[in-house]
Amino acid sequence: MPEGHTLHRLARLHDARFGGHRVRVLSPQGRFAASVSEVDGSVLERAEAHGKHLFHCYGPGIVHVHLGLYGKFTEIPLPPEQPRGQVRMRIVGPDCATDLRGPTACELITPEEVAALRARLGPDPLRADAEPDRAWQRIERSRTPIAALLLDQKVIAGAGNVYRAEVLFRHGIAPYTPGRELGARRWKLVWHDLVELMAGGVRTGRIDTVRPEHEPEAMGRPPRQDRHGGEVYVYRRAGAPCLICATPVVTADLSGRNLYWCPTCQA
DNA sequence: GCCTTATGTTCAC
DNA sequence: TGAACCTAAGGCT
Repeated sequence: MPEGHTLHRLARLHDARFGGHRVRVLSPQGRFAASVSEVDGSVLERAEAHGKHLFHCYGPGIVHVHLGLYGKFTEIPLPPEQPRGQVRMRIVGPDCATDLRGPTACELITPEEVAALRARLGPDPLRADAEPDRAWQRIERSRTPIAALLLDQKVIAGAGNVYRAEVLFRHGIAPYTPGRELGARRWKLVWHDLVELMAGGVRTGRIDTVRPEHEPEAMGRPPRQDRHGGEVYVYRRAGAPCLICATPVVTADLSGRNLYWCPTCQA
């Protein structure tokens, strides 16, 4: 389940597995079937990600994938068997294959459409070409809570609910702080922290945000692994004691998404 | 087995 | 603001 690091990891994986190779691109069923098969049999030139969007670039066009909440790529053994269940896209390369299920988007688009889509996205902490000042320009004149701004993909692309909760905790920022009250200095620190945290996510495939000195072992507690695979301070830990001050972590609904924070450390 | 929930986005009202 | 999208895992009975 995908925040930006997942998509960058997939881009890297697909580049390694299929890049430079002629591949079969099949759409066994579903609403995405038609357009994607137009690249069937062409060379996957490269794969790249911007925020939570993944792009497979072929000569005839670009396959744009957004995993949404449920989407998932799974590796399948060769030779591929008949797909079981709803497979939205299958890519078969010379020595490996993958099935895509449950995406929000899987469509063939033009380079111009890619450019238009990317123009609507904020800077991505995982991209070398990111300009964090573009995010700051929006944040510094917004009354919207910083917690909401961090999930707004027009402001910053790729951070999701886990990274939002965790980066705010790591910087002791109260989630309802209006963007305009954050301060440029603090923003810079948050941005650089996201760059490092998310790069770690690309390396490991998990979201780990707990500093070594706060790890359970260092604090004399039994080791712990959270449901999403990594280890975190507050995400989905409502009611549990804060790893630093033991205050129960609280949760609230912020525009339809669950927000978690420590009311003491993030006062 | 059934129910709830989820690391997300878009559209209708 | 709420529903729809549509999948898998976890918790419960």
